[in-house]
Amino acid sequence: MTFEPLSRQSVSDQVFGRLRDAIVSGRYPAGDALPSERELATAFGVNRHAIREALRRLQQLGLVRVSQGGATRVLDWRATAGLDLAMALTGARDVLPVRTLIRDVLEMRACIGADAARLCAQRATGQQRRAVVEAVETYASAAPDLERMGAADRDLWRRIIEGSGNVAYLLAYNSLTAGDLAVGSVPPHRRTAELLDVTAHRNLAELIADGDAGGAEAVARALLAVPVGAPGEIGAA
Amino acid sequence: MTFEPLSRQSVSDQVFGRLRDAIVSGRYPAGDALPSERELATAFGVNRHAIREALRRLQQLGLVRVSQGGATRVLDWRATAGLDLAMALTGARDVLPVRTLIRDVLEMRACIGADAARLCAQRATGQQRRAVVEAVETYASAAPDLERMGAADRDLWRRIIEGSGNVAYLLAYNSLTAGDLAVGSVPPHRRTAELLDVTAHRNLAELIADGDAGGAEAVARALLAVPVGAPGEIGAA
DNA sequence: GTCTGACAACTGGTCCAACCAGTTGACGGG
DNA sequence: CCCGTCAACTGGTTGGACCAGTTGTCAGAC
Repeated sequence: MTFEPLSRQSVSDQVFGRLRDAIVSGRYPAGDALPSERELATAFGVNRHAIREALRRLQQLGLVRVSQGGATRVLDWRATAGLDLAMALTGARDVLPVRTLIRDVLEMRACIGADAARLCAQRATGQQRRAVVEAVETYASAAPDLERMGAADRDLWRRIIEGSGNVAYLLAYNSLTAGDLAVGSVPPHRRTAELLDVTAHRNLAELIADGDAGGAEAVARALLAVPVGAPGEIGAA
Repeated sequence: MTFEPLSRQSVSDQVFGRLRDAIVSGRYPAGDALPSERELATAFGVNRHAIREALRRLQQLGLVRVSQGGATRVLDWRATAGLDLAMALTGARDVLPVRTLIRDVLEMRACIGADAARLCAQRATGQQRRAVVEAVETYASAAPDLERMGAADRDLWRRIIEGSGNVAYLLAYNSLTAGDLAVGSVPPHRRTAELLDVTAHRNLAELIADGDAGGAEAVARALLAVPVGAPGEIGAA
């Protein structure tokens, strides 16, 4: 029997989570003023400093604008928040179906993955190409253990993106794979077909190693294509 | 004579900026322990709470991991930071050429823009299509004022992305357009050619309005293509 | 009456000082 | 040599005080 390390949320973490969900779900409409720090402190039953730390993080995410003297106002996250918010967007079930969100993330992954494969074939160093080939072997040898294959697959794509030399793609990939979304709540049948296609993965690695940009892009695009109308539903979680 | 509102950085803002730049530029190597909050407080000559607020934001960005009892450790931002960091990456001039970074951002914009145009033509509502057509007219009528055209262009692309119905694209677009990068420090000659192509923009809007996904994607891809080997250099800023 | 300035009552920003809680490593007894 | 204890760190939380900027009110000057 193994235990996972239980998460100890600090007070300000909890405040942050609650306010974040309240904002993205629209319970605090954009433009409205948040209660004052002192009010929030008494409302949550915590010290004002904890509230402040939470508000700083919300500001960092682009959810609120705080201004000395004036009130802290809620921003329209669709206009001001960055991609890092994506991994926290599951808290907006009411206003944004999780299923659509997963489709969006998969679409973006496909878009970036294909272009990264192209660029990787085009301008990766010899060492980076070897790393890709190596990763695809690790991936293939993990079959048929789905969990290990998934981990190896993530590692493979990370190497491809590193080979593309595009830092923006790398950071976006981090945003997409972090959090609950891509990792936890993607229904298996939206991923397993792709995950099990060892031949295509090997093919992709070979094209990258050979420097065939067009071919690598085409294979990657086909591999990552988002199935239309998949009946995937998110579980009770 | 008009004055811009002068920026008043709070103490914790400054601490945040300094530590962020120190980390992304590698002065605090990944894996190393940051000085304790109390040490940082005396070093910066500020109160510990200011340090804590800055550290919270760094944690939010994925640059450090703080753990009670243990030290606050620097993370490898290439592995843990999200796209929101991109707009702050100009502080890493020494380790990451700004020119490459701009190329990366433009590449990602092209990749997402083309796919968003495709999806917009495919599944935008009638109202969203009209908004795109309307925006392209505003853009065209702004010629030849480059500044106004730029603003109208950003608005046009925002509408296209909204029409695509992909929230991830929308957030990524926010990440890319926020901050100093895409707006301020892109050398004009890497953008003006695209910006002045009124015909192509009109064409794009028309294809979207007609629901021609393939055509819209092709036009968008051509329009946003990143010129290879452009001799653009960043100014002294 | 209208404008203007002072002022009071907010807002967030900063600081101090203390204590709680968890981690780490050294040190001494087994 | 091993292992538990404990002191000396680390971050987490609290209370209270005061500074700084914003906002709206309200009396006085025009």
